[in-house]
Amino acid sequence: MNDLDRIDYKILNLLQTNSNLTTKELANKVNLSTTPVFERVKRLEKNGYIKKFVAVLDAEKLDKGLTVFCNITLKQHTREIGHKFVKDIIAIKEVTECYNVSGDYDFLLKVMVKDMKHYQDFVLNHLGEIKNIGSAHSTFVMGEIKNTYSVPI
Amino acid sequence: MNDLDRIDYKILNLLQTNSNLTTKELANKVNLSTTPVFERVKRLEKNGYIKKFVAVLDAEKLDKGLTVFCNITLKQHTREIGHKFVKDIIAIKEVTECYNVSGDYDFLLKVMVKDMKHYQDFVLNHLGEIKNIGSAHSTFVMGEIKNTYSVPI
DNA sequence: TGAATTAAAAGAATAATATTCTATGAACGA
DNA sequence: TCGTTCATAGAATATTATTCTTTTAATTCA
Repeated sequence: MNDLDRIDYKILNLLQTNSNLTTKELANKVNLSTTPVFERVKRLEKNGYIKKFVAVLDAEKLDKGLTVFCNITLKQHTREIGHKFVKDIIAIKEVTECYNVSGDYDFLLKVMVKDMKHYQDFVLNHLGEIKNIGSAHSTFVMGEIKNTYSVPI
Repeated sequence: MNDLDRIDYKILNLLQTNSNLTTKELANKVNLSTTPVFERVKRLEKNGYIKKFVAVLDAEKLDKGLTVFCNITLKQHTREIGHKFVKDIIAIKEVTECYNVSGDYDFLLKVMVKDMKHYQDFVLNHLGEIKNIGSAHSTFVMGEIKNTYSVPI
């Protein structure tokens, strides 16, 4: 399954920091010629180690400067209600991440909005519309200390 | 500040989903020729709307399949202790995100590790080494419902 | 309203890079 | 030792990025 060597890991680490590196630049950094590097990257994509390439945007500049972690419990835990909740959540643009979690709550949502007024709107008009939510507890991000956008390898 | 038109937003949305699109492909999707699209992307980078381009890796395949949200309080809240904590946290590879948050805890960490054994190791050998941690409360991710890797625009 | 000015876009030309192809050399097993 | 396999290097080609020039559209101001 995981048949990667040290060079593959180095390539992955470089690309998850900056995917604008050319094959030639990558090749220099791992001390190979362009061909093997090109083939390694293609193989890493094909085998699913690289899921996709994306642009990372500046949330602040795009008026989504407020991040809130929203902990949610469901009233009941039947399969139907769970599925319905998941379906509804996926449809809400402001929810950028959603996890089924252990502990006091059932789901943890990461929500990105412009400001507190918009978060209020999110809670009232989006969460409020979803049935079977038992409770919602919001944790507001005051400062971002670290955000790697990467997998620690 | 934010002087983007509808086409800029469309380009940003396309690129934060797939930055492998060529200028020509982007141009087709927004009904322009390659030149203005090329210039728009460069402008979006230059003005900071696009922070960087990265590869998104598959955590599971890279043996980092366990994600844990770790809530932390500090024993004291002096500036020195806070700075020291931040410095220590940034140095820990497994902590992929860290936020200063409101509520019962001071910091929220997203931690990515292989499995529970490695998380135990993280708590004992990494968190355990950091001074002035008052309490740590772990929330384990059992399932990923949604993960957009993008800003909702 | 209409000419002048500016900004944005199109199209063509060039430069750089990605991608493919062929050949070389090392590692391994018979 | 010989033949086989594999990864790499180097060269050739195809695509794409990037720049330059021209055209169009929009805006401003008389």
